[in-house]
Amino acid sequence: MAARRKLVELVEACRRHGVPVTVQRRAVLEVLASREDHPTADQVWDAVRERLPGLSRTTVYRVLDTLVGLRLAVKTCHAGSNVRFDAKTGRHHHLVCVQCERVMDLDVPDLDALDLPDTRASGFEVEDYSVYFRGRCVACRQGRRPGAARKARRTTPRGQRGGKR
Amino acid sequence: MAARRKLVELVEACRRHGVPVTVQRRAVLEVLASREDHPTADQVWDAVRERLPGLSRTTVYRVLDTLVGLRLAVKTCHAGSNVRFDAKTGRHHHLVCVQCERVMDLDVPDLDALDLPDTRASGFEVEDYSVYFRGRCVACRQGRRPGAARKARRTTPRGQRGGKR
DNA sequence: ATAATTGCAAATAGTTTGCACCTAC
DNA sequence: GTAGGTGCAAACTATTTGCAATTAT
Repeated sequence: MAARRKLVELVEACRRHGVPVTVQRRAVLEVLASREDHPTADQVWDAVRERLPGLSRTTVYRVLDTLVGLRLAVKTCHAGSNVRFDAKTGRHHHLVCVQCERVMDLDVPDLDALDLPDTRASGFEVEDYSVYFRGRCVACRQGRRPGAARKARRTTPRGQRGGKR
Repeated sequence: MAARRKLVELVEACRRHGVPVTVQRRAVLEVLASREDHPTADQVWDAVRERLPGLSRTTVYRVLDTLVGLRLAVKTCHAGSNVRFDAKTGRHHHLVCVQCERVMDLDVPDLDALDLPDTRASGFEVEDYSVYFRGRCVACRQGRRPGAARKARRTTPRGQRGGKR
């Protein structure tokens, strides 16, 4: 299967970057190499533990982080939790900074009339689309922003959090 | 400003759908109409409270949910929390079901060589891109899946959660 | 031995739910 | 008076951090 090949690739890439391939990392790589869906960190954890029951969730998060840093995996966009909302319903596209994770709107009329793919076979009904360009924004390229993606700290103390049991 | 116009549109659309425009809903609509970025629910809450200090976070979440249901706003894709990972680094595209939020890979060779937009002015350096098609999958179109987007329930009890203070 | 990696516990962050109350038909 | 909307507290879920123990070089 192609997963085998993919795994070798990933392992070699790690070595090339001087990132030790520990048992834990190898297990995570195996899972990533074998899946076609887009698992969440937790789903990766679930899968990895089938082979390596002791592995901690934290480690999975950290390994995934490292892989993204090495560009061996990407964080895919997905309307899940921590969702962002957009009332701009006209067709438009986006620039996503892989470092600070900022998203900017982008109008490119040339991209507004792409042919819709033929998805009749799968039964999927396409309503709209948007092109996401991944890359690095000015601030990050010039090192004006801290190395890793940080969430903006909130200014207001959280007014209404759940209490203490 | 165009925000004024947008707001009127949103308010009218609510009326048309028989959704009462309460003070709270109006305040949320005002914020959405006036922003070009892609605020999280919490960011909307922060902004709304400047005009309506008493408004609860819960209500903001609910109003946003309603708006998405009416297609007056969309959940945008964004690599934030609850992120998904993909080790498939070759260029490929996606089908995103707006109802169950499932994401499927899609290979469309025709879309693999789009002209990159000229982003020199903004200093953004494009590395790669992916087209996201929004729509509804077979199961959801046939009502085989429950009305609202539900997260998959986890099977394993969470092994290592934070304790009780 | 020295630096990186891991596991645990707890902190932090985002979202949803149950229920009581309130309010506009 | 009844359905829908709202607020609160608490649950649930996702992610990160501090630190001590362990492991790879």
